Parts: sequence; C-alpha cells; structure tokens
Amino acid sequence: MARLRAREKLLKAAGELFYDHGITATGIDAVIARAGVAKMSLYNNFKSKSELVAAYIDARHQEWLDLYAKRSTDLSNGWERVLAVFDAYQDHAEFDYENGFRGCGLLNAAAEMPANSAERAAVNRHKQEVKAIVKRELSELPITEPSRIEQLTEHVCFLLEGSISLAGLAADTQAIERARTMADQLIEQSL
Amino acid sequence: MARLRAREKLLKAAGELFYDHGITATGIDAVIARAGVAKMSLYNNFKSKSELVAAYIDARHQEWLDLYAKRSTDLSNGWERVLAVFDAYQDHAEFDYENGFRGCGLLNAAAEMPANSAERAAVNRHKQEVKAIVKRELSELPITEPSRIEQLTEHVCFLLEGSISLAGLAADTQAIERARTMADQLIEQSL
DNA sequence: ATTACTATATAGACTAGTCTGTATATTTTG
DNA sequence: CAAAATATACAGACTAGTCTATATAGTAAT
Repeated sequence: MARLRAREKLLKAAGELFYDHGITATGIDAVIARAGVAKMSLYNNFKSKSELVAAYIDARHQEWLDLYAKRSTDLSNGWERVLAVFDAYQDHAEFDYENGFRGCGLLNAAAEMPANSAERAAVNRHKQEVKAIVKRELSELPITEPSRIEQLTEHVCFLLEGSISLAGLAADTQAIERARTMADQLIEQSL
Repeated sequence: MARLRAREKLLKAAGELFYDHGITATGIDAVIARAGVAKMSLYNNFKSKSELVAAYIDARHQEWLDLYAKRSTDLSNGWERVLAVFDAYQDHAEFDYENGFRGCGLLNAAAEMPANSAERAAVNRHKQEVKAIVKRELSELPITEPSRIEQLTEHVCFLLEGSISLAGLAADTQAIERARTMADQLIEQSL
C-alpha cells in the first residue's frame, strides 16, 4: 500500500498549502516538497493539478462532515444538532493552521476559480449539503409552517457563512460562537 | 491629463480581470493588454503588481461606498438606511460582469492572500467600515440597550456577508434580497 | 511665435525565475 | 519478480519586472 501512502501524503501537504497560501499561488513543486514525494508520484496518483484541487475540495468537505458527526451524535434533538453545525465549523476554525485561520477553505477555494468552473460547482454542492443538514434538523422541531422552516434554514446558513468569513478576516474565531447564539435565539423565537 | 487616462484604463482593466478570474491567476500582461497600454505605463503608475492590487481593493470598496451613498441619501430614518446597505450590495452584485457574479470582490481578494498580508488587513478595514455604517444607523433607532445594538449590528453583517457569498456560489443574487428581509424583521423585533 | 523643457506615452527586447506536465533511468519494497 | 517509488532532466509556456529608445503632448521662457 505504498501507493496509498504517497497519495495521502500529497493530500495532506496540498491541504495545508492550499488552505494557507491559496490554490493558484501554490505550485506543484511546493506540494511535492512538503509531501516528501517525487513529482511522478503526484502524476501517478492525480491526472493533473486540477484533479488534486478537486480532491482537496472534497477532502476538506469530508473533514467537516466528520467533525459534524462527532459533534452531533449523542445529541437528542434537532435544535441541538443545528447548533452543532456551528460547533463543527468552530472546530475546523481552531485547527492548528501554520499561518492562522483564514476562513472557510471551500469558500476560499471557490473565490479563486472562475464563475462557471467545476470547482465552484463542487463547493456549491457541499454548501447545499450543509444546508440540507440544517433543514433536516430544523424539520424535526415543532414548527408548523414549511415556509418558516425554509426561511430559518437559509437564515442559519447566512449566519454560518458570514460569521466564518468575518472571523477569518478579523482573526476572531469567537465570532462563530456569537453567530451560534444568534441562531439559538432565532430558533427559540420560532417555536 | 494623459497620465490619468492610462492609470484609469489600468484600474478598469485590472478591476474586471481581478474580479472575474482572481488576482493570482491574472498576469500583468493580461492587464496591460486589456487596458491597451504599454507595460511601462503600468510601472510608471504603480510600483508593483501588489500596489495595483491594493489600488483595486480600495477602488472596489469606494465603488460600494458610492452605491451606498446613492441608495441612502433621501432616506429619512436609520432603519431604511440599514436596509439600503443590502440594496447597495445587490446593486454591486447585479453589475454586468463578463462572466457572472462571483460574490464579494473584497472577500474573494482576501481569500487568495496569506493570513497576515496587507491585503487582508485592508479588506478587514473596509468590512469594519461597513459595520460602522450599520451600527451608526442602528444607533439612531429607539433601541435602549447598547449591547443589543452591538449584537444587532453584527447579526446584520453576518447576514450580509453570508448571503453575498452564497448568492455568488449559487448564482442567485436574490439571496441578498431575502437576507434584507431577514434583517428587516430582525430590526422590527428589536424596537 | 518659436524654442526648450518636462511629463507621459509608446514598443519591444530582455532577465531570471516559476509554472505544469513529461520522459527516463534507477532504486526500493511487498 | 513486479509494482511503485525515487531522482533528475527536460520542454515550453508563462511570471514580474527592467531597460532602452522613441514619440507626443503641454507648459515655460525667450
């Protein structure tokens, strides 16, 4: 399984460099140097840099899904499981990034890709998945109007993405906690 | 005034290319070609690409300030002038971008810069300025608790940035309008 | 009015280094 | 032995930025 090892090393190195310095600014040579791997090992595992980028985007999303799974299992109701979405993002924000938290890796990746790129579409799909989780959990609460669930779902997602972006900019990860409190109050009002 | 002409052409071309394709992915040659200007005209007007980027960031913020000024003058009270912040962002979102709306140009610029860069600091200052506008207008409303004003301000900013990012991703600028409605309801509840 | 100066513009070659991706030959490892 | 790794060299395009030399305005001084 030496092949899998090289692929994992590459994904780890790419994940760190892409997040810290951006994707376009990160060259293939920097990735293989950090991974401690030969260049051909990259091209044996990935067709191109774009494919490595696609793998990075998916891995970053999966990373968040794992954090959310950890935060949400054992929680008894939808209300708590919605708030756990904020906790998972906060966990992600407090990773030991070499150069500090820089906001959502997926949104940052999308920000440097052209409007109709496959990368932006992938990030959009991932964000839709987060939204679906929020909606699913809110739907378990005693809220009668479906339109209210829909609006509440979007409101929570706006709070999520807005707080993460601004938390990254201002180097203040606690902004995500404050957004969590806002969501909490919002749900309380809707019951 | 031939000097101003070249500088303006460069800022216009850079603004379009940086927004559409990202900053790192846009080379100096592409900028001067689009501007229809000699390379030395760029370096006579800007010390380096970074300085052009800095000028782009400031110009993009100023562009928004102008849109906000248009939307907010003639409005009689703070409530309306808070909602006008959303209108100005929506105006910006509905610019005739060659390749479509791609979210907030400032957040996108920040997304491709390293954590402690001057560029991210500049974008942060601009977002703080937007927040100050929101707070100033909310402060004119009959809300007694200062902590409530502070929380409401941040809530509105989260809705703003979140809705713009997701609107750009999903190619749905109406998300900004929906965020405006949420802010409207929020303010109503706080009075 | 003509001359001279200054500022800005131009084209295009050039440096020195980076970029992605490929080719090849060798070594390690299960 | 065979799969998978390695190191190294290479191609060819692109990168930011410098340099020289020239053209063209507008302004100031004579």
